[in-house]
Amino acid sequence: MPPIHLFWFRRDLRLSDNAGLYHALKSGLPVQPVFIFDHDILQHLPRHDRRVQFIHQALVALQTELAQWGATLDVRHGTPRAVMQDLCADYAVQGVFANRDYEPSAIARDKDIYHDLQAKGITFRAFKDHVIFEKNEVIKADGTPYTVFTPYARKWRSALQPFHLQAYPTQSYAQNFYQQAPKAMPSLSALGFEGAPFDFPSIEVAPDLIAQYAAQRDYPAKNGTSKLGVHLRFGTLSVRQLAAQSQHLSDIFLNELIWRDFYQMILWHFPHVVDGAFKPAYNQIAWRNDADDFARWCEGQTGYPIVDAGMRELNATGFMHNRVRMITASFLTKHLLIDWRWGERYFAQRLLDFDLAANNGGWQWAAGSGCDAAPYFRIFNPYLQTDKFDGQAQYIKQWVPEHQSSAYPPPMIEHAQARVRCLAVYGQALKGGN
DNA sequence: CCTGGAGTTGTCCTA
DNA sequence: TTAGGACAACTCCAG
Repeated sequence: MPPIHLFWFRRDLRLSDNAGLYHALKSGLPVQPVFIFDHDILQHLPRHDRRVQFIHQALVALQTELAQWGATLDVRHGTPRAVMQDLCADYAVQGVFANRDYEPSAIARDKDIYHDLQAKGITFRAFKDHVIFEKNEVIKADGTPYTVFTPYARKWRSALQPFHLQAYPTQSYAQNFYQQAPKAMPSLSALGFEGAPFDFPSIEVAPDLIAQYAAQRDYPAKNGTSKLGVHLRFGTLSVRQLAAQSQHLSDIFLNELIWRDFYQMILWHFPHVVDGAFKPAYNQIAWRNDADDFARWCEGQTGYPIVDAGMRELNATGFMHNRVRMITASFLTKHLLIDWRWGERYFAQRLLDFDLAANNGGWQWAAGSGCDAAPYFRIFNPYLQTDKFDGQAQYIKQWVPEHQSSAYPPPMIEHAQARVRCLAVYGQALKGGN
């Protein structure tokens, strides 16, 4: 068994322009790529989870690509620490390469792995790949992290150099993969999942869409957004490549990628946002947390067509248009006075493109509790939002065709009344300042 | 240290 | 009909 390096795929499921993989292939030793289906995560997911299906599909594609180089992906199922021990027994592992993951649970996992490997004299090296700027790369002059987006984005743009977006020429070193016969990959059902054929969002995005993004993105009936979230989430698409592609086409589109870096950076510096408000005063809000109200919101039966359309789109497709994400989130937190964490959890279960940092940031923005969030008195009026962004009710008709019939429920709470109630409850919690 | 301008995506009321 | 200010101040950030 020759000495090798492992490359551990996580949320970077591509061969091209992959930072950690590039460094592994240049390391001088043959590189064996591996993937671990994390038992601790999988066991909490429903049998039909489309994200597992997406990952599985991406791995099959990787397997096919690797076969062209006489290599194979070694896919395992178990807890990462145990699997890593197995891998070290099965191969003469000298080092492990990966790309960094900034979620607290992933940081803890990697720390354990690092120590396990170190005890065996094996190195563990992780690289920046998931974002353009990480950790402390974009900070204020005094060395502290930004908590307001606009000045962060200004600094981000001024710091950006061409090399930040340059692709890692991974494929030029593909001959350095460890050569071995193809290994069988566990099927979806062997992993405890099932998946009907499903059209995942395309990885191809038309330059025209990006150029038109600012003008089109707010109208949920239009195909004005890229739907690339899932590809960025699992790394089937390189964020560097997308940023390079879009930077001269649309400032607004690039801004969305900067938001992505921003929330990753916030999560890294302020991990308390996972469980609580970024602004502590917002932990004092007396949420009503009515379980029946919550169920109606989840099912898309609130009697507000735009809200129900969004929830039904989410339930049916694993996607919800961004404008509608804001409307449904505002409705849950402010009209129904349900804890943003409930909504965050529901989105986390349903969204194909779910990403902890972005989902948490978005929900805290909507609830008003986050950094640089919507002021609490800014309460979306679902009817006005409909007039502005779905004036012909095209989106509503698609998802709530019965919205004008007697089969459709009346609004579960009147807007003006909910608004007054929200202002009172928030005002009570925030009285006396932050 | 002080100062002034600004802050993702809104809504409502009044004149 | 429509434009403009109130909503609540507070904190962030750069010069």
